[in-house]
Amino acid sequence: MKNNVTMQDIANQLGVSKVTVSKALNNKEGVSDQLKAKIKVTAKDMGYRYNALARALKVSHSFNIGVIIAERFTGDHKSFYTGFYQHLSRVLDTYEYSGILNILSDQAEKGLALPRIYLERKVDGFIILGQISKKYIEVLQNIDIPIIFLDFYDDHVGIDAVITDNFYGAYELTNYLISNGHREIAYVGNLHATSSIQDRFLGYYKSLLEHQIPLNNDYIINDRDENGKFIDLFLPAQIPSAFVCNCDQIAYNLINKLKTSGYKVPEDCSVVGFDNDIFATISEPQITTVEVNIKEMANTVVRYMIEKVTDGNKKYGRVLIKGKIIYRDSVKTI
Amino acid sequence: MKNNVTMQDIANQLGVSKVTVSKALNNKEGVSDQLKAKIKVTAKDMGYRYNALARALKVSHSFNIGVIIAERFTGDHKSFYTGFYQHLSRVLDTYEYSGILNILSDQAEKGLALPRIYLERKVDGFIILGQISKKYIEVLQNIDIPIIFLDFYDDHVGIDAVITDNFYGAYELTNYLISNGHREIAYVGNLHATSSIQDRFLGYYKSLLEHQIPLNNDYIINDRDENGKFIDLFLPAQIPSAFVCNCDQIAYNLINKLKTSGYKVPEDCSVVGFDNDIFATISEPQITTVEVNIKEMANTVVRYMIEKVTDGNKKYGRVLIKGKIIYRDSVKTI
DNA sequence: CTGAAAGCGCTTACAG
DNA sequence: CTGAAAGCGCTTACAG
Repeated sequence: MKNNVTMQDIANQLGVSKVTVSKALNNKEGVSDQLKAKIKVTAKDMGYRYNALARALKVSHSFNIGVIIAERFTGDHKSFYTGFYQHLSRVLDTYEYSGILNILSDQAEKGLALPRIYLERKVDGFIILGQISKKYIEVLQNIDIPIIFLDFYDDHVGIDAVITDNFYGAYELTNYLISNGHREIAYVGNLHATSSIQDRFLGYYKSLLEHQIPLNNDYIINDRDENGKFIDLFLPAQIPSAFVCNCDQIAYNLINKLKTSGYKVPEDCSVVGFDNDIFATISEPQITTVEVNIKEMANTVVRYMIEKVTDGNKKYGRVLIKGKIIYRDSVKTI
Repeated sequence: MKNNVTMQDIANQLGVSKVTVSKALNNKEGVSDQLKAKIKVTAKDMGYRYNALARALKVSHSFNIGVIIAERFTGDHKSFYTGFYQHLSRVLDTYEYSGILNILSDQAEKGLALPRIYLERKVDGFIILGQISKKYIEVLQNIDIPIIFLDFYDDHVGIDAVITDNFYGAYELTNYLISNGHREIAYVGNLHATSSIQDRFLGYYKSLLEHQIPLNNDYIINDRDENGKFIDLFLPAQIPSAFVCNCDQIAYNLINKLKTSGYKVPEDCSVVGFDNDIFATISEPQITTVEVNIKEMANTVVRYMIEKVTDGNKKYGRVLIKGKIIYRDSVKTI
């Protein structure tokens, strides 16, 4: 059942002009309430569907936002970002925008190829979800639609970014351990792998500083190689009473390692994670961790993006969204 | 740096008509190779970006496909479908289409509200990823763009569907157990919960029939209530030598249950799952399972959708995509 | 409060 | 091989 009712058809039906129909359907002023109501009823009766494409062409706005995720974050078992995307999609919808997901292939990232949806003017802006290469960022700086980084940031550019407050989250979590009597506290993570891991480390370190606990180099435990591949965890000769892990998956791995090495968690040592992902709940014991506030991040980044689409000069800088500690069973008071 | 170069601008620059520019840029015939090349170079030099919106309006095709996922499948730890979506997005891109994700809220599903992207003609078709209510399906049957079901099907309607061959996968897996000497084999799953669980059960049953093994009602173990919520598994008085589970998560739960009940896996009983999701690999031992061929399903459904957009009369019916057994450590030969 | 005119940037016949 | 004309379905000034 093909249906190509246009505003003109409604106008003909009612003996008015399509301008009036347009105004009525868009709730603009300049049409009497009575006529407006009549037009809306007729539109419904005739099975009219608004043509967003025509408006888009006229106002040169697609009402679509592209979301770029690097391919390497999208493996079947690494769905954090694809899960994140669903929130973006939903929030965009409340603004009457649509999201278009663009998986950036390794090849396109290396070859600095711009997304087709940009080259075809299908989107009004880009949200970059997760770290991409510096070179690619430089290319993106020169496009003529707004971009915002989500869940990462980059030093040498003035691009707006919405990120988790990794620093504060790890700081709070470490404070919590200390308030539970811990003073021998290790940090697990490769300090040079990502800005998240680094910032979480610094939050941990700030807490130590505030409590006059010296930083012990033996208590900084590497968890991955340069490519981000997890390595076997190396336990220090003297086991600390608590471990701050840079993410739940590593906390999960660490707990298993501790168990097979004869330690009980949390009786012998406490462990905390970060992210509140599935690894925090499948672990035995379940892990005390920081929940990233994905919803708030999605709300914020979309709101900013729409503002920037409307006014290209808006600037937000680095915006931090606080997480929330989820207390579970992996910490013991001593 | 605003940039609004149009075909007309290129035409003016070169002293030709925009029709010729359009033909050249779209690689249509009717332009000499020489002129075509010159036009392409000029377009690039001038920083021209094609305006897909203008074409869309002209040809009344948005070159977007909507993907509908019911909200209940999109919790933060239930990301199978959002992970699936990324494949759809990628395949659509190879056809120069874009995907627009539509999370169908419980409210919209109950209220039978059509997606905004449909009412605004922003999409040329819908892929429905995962079961939605019968009522909503009935509403969708009356819209004037093609729809295809993905990963589920529905009896009373003639809508095309691309689904995993659940029946055959469970059949093969059960055959594998029997070839390893098992004859006391249980099935774990609520037979009335979803068509997937039911079809997997029937595949299991067919294997038993072929091998003249009687179906034992004590060996059909319920795993969830009417709302799909997992319940505590009830082990039969006499423990079978093998369990066919309707999904990896249940296999994972079962293995833990067996362990705490004093049974060793696979020494005392073998366990197989379905899906090859994260639960198959975090389990100890890792679980032999069937991997759903997401890529092939994505390729197929997108190919069909594009065909249907072009020719509304195309029909495909129920198309089964075979999975693949992943052999791991949860089965013992006896 | 209502509407005639122009135009967004393409593509599609059709004519030469 | 090249191009003039018409039109996709809206919205935006502007005039009455």
